[in-house]
Amino acid sequence: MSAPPPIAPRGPPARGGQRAPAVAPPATMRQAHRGTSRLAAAASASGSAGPPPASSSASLPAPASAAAGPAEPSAPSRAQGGNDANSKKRSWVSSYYDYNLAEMKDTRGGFLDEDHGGDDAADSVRPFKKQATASVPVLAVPAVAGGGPWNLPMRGDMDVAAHGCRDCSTVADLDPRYATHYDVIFPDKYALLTKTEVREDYLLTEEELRDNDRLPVWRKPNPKKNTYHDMWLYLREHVEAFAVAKWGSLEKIDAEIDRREEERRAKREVKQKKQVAKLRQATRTSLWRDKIAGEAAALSGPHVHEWVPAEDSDEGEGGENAQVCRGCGMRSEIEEI
Amino acid sequence: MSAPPPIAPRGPPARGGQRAPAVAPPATMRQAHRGTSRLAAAASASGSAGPPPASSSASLPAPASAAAGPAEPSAPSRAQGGNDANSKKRSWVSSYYDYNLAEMKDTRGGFLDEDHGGDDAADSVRPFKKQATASVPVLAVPAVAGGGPWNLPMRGDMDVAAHGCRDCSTVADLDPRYATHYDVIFPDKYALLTKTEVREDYLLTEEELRDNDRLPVWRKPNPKKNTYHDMWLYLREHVEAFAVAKWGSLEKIDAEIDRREEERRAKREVKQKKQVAKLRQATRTSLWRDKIAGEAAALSGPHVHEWVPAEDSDEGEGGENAQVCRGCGMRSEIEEI
DNA sequence: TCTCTACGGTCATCA
DNA sequence: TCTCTACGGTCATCA
Repeated sequence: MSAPPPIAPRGPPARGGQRAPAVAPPATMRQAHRGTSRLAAAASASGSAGPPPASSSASLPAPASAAAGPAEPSAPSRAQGGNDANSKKRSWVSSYYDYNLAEMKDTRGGFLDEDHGGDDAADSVRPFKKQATASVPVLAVPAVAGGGPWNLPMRGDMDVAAHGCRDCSTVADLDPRYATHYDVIFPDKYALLTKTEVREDYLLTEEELRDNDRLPVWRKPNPKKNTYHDMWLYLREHVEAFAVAKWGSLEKIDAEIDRREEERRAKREVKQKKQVAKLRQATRTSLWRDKIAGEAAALSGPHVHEWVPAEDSDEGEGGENAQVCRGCGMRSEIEEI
Repeated sequence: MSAPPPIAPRGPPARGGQRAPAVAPPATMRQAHRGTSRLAAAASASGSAGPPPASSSASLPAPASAAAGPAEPSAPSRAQGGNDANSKKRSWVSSYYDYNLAEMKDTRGGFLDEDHGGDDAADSVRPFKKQATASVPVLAVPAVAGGGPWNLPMRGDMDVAAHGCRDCSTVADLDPRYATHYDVIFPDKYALLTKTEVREDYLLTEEELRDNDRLPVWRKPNPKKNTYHDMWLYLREHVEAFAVAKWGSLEKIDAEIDRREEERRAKREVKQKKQVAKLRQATRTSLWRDKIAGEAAALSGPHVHEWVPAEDSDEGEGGENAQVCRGCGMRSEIEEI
């Protein structure tokens, strides 16, 4: 829809940015989730433009031309107390390993329709044993005559040579749980992420995710129900390179995620407080409190709830499912059986 | 894009809705702005569905089949103290009277391109003197052979007979300032509203405004600059009928506008408070305040600024452009030459 | 092991 | 006397 955004200039590192000296608390799940691929490290070292202007999706990455060294084992660089409750949602569980690069093709943003009619072998999760036992197992790409669209997802420095995998020696940054499922070596950077995950964990926009020249996509039948919209899968390495170029670093993304979460929380709180205040007000002005509550307190001591439907309860069909005590504001949710 | 929404059933008046008995404060500008056309009165009396569900643009109006009596002179029905500062923005000034129904045509949502190349007579504001002196002045519609698309904007009960105007006797609800500009009778319900006005004053959505089978539109060259996007003009009577069917009544729209404004205001306040608190905090924790400020105050009385780069300053290229005094928080912006 | 659309608010931008 | 697009957040809905 829009013209491809300009390539971000690859300037020298901005200022001698020693921040907090990494007091090394345990890495958050989120950080661990993303892994520490060498590409990300290279990209984040190659110059941060500072937090991008909020209303501009301008400076998008060319695939980082990483003259990559070996990946660091697992040095957490984030000296920030992670809120674990929040981070747990973005755990390893959400990564997809069910893919086969040989099948990957550029869908041209979906204009080339895929056939997911009969090919049900691609739909189910299966271990990579078959490929793994080959000599250049998981990442081998069959040499396609003429280099058709099948090669597109793997181009530039992401390119995987047709006769081998450049990462065969890189075994460090693996999903630790991976080996429990498959007996194959599989760097996390090749994990697949759903569109929803990429939006939430890397803060990429719909528009960016639609640009499948930059961010190749693999569309698969929706695992929830095959009549649903296709699932869109992205390669973590692509996503990470893009996101780091957009946001500066993974840490900055984390910070932004935290900021938004906090904003959400504050908004909820304000709303709730307002509601309680309103309730109190209604209670205070009603005769009920002066009379009944007074008597009840005098007679029986402990507070007696008086339940009324919560304001946000959907009173449509199926009956109310939340109630609030007029006196103390306590909330009670009733599950439907 | 979307299928036309279902027609709202025209039920009996809901409940005996005597609200506040119209203590008759001065009508707000907003209310006055919209006028009190008989169509609006008929529609608002014909049954309110309550406040519409926020996420549904479902129950849209068929043009009200008004068996209209003479319009009320100017009885304000809203017993609510209007906030004038807010309402002033939606004043008579924003109404367009520069139109000629004979020229109006259905653009089919813009797919039929209009020629606004040479026809510059239609672009400029001009009095209706010419038409006004005719026997059936402003609202006369020339009989088009075959009834081409030119008739479409005026259909159903909005239809204006080719040989006369049903409102010629209705002179009550006029823009009071109208007579100062034109010596012609012109009911306010035929005023034209820009798309932006309709969105803001009647809370219709882009999607609704795009459905030009329901809401005929007259596109004109943009008066700000003719290379800009066309201005979209709607007939107030259409808009009002639609909006009343959507929201229940004009009063409810006003209430919703007020609610949103208040929400906006509260948000601004919270944000500002937070910012001030942050600034205070930064000041309090720094040693500077205790030492230097104390000395300075003791020595020289007046405050001495200590400039530091503002946090929101874009520190990327071009150098900082904003500074803030650590002591008093005063901000200074430096223009690049 | 999901995705889409609509809504509302807020901008900057350009048309 | 203006309009558009993009963004972010939040839903319900359906696919």
